[in-house]
Amino acid sequence: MKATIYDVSRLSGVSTATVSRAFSAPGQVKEDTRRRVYEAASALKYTPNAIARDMALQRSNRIAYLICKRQATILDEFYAGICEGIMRRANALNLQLIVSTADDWRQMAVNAQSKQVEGVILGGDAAPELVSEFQARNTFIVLVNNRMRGFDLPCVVADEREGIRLAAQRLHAAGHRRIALMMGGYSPYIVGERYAGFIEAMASLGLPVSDADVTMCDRSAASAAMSAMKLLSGPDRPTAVLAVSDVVAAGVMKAARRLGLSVPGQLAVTGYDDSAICNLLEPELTSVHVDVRRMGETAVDLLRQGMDGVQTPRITVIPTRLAERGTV
Amino acid sequence: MKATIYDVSRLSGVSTATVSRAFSAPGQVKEDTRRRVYEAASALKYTPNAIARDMALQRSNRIAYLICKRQATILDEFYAGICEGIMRRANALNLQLIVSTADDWRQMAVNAQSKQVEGVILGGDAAPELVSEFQARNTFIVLVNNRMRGFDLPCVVADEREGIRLAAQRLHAAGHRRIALMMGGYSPYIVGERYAGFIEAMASLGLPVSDADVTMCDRSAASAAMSAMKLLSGPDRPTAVLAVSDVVAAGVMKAARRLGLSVPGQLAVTGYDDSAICNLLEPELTSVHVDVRRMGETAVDLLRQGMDGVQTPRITVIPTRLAERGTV
DNA sequence: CTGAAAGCGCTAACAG
DNA sequence: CTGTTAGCGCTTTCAG
Repeated sequence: MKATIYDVSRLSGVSTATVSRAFSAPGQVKEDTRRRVYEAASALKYTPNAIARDMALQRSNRIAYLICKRQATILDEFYAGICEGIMRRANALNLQLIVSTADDWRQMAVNAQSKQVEGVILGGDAAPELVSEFQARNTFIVLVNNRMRGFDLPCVVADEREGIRLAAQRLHAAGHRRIALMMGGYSPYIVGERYAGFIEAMASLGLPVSDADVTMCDRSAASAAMSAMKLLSGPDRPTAVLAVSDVVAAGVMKAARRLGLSVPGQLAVTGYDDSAICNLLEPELTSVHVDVRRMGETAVDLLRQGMDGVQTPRITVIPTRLAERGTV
Repeated sequence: MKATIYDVSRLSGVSTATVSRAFSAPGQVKEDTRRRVYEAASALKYTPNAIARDMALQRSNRIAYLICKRQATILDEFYAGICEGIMRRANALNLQLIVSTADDWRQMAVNAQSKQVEGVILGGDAAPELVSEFQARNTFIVLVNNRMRGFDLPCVVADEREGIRLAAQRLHAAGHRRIALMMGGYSPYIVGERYAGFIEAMASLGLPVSDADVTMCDRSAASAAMSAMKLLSGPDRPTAVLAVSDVVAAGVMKAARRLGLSVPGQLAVTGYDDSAICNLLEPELTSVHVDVRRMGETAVDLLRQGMDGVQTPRITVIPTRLAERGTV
């Protein structure tokens, strides 16, 4: 059997209270006593039992990260990056982390065990009912990569508009005047921001934006390639396309190849997310970089603070930058 | 305050023992009583406290998934896939999951809290000391994507040799006789298996393998492209390359493009992992598919069984198959 | 089928 | 600075 605080207490000749203090508030114990406690502990290979502690302290130190999207798979590169940041920070802060999707969560929520979470990070397009549910249960909430009107929740988002602006500026600097926007099927928030960013950027560059030049497509490369074929086939085609994800950009590059358009010579393209594929494409893809890891870490920090009753900023914006490669 | 079992007991007029049974062993409680308990519970919005239960039951239900690799980042597409399988299953089985890297783990291991895990899944190239440490602590272990001689541990691996053989056969069927092997810097186990698979496959196809045709490179596309340039520049070059990862394959395709070699016309190439990039390359990459999700799920199942004292198979092999696309 | 009572390992007053 | 003591919420014999 594992050693308990009683064993240590007995062996070191002090009370369990002192043993407890020696571990969780070393400052309150006389140097000498503490040493004796530690010795006894290591002799017994004693390790404090986190469960008992949580029980006594009446807290769970458990948080959840729920990815809110329809897709079957919970981890694509983007959310995996956020997840990584969250995991790291959670580990560092000694928080238990449960990772799941909003859908799976509802399934197992019937099961009591789940409810022990003290805080939850909602990634992506969260349903209002989900939010209300957590609020009703007094669970602290942080939104990542999303904002919701009607709810006063702390959220951490990337500087989408800046990201788009950077890409547009780069394209403009390279001499492009006819820039198309291609958007994949992302969440309303993301699409909204990026679209707005595009309009803003084009305006400030003094460039016109023709409706024909902004197109929506699926988030798959194949779908993007199809749309791009249409967009680029005409005689009077845009000379650059600002794609709203790397996958869409890859689709555009496919289309360009099929049409015999050289990149970046006859067509410039920028991606978004700066994902692993950027280096695999030929030429390599210039893309907007967002520090997803940091978004995750920040979310956990906000959650921690919120759970501790500390006032937190309502919205935290993570800067974006342009990772320049060979497609513009 | 949250309702406890006492509140339910009081409201429903039965003892706490009965309330407890009503939830965890409904069969032992008379229908009628049970209904009363449930009513009281829902009226009070009572949810069993998992922490208290674990405390009473003397178990933590906590497992860990440690990714063992040197890279800074814990989640690449491959390990994220495994991780996803693990998370899903862990959630379903009501297991708390801690995800981290071997390195990070050692850092925080000083910290008591960590040690509560009852089982651990080691992904990739685990250090023997790590294993011994867990063994000493009586923590059940399952290996994923790795096997270790000298330790008798359950492990789940993909059928690497079969995967390689499938690729080689496909290449052979397409008429290729001079097939090169390009390996990235993976773990000893993976490199060993895939290399062995290649040798086996070539032999059974009656094809010679020249030492000059098997090359090692970094796991980056850039490095692979460099090596491929060398390999493909000579007059007497291989007509096909079997790459041991999709990233390496992407590098090969880059090299081919630079050398003006058309794919698959003048050069066929196959990848490994069937990752997201396969569809983004042009032409799309034929690649060996491994069901990483299932590997993760299986690992959790084995762990669960092992923790429950059930005998488990020592090695579980997950089948692989070839996802055919346009590069051969 | 149900109840009483004794823990599970740790912490937090409250005294000394 | 240290010890005593009373829980934290749930499970589980052991009786009834």
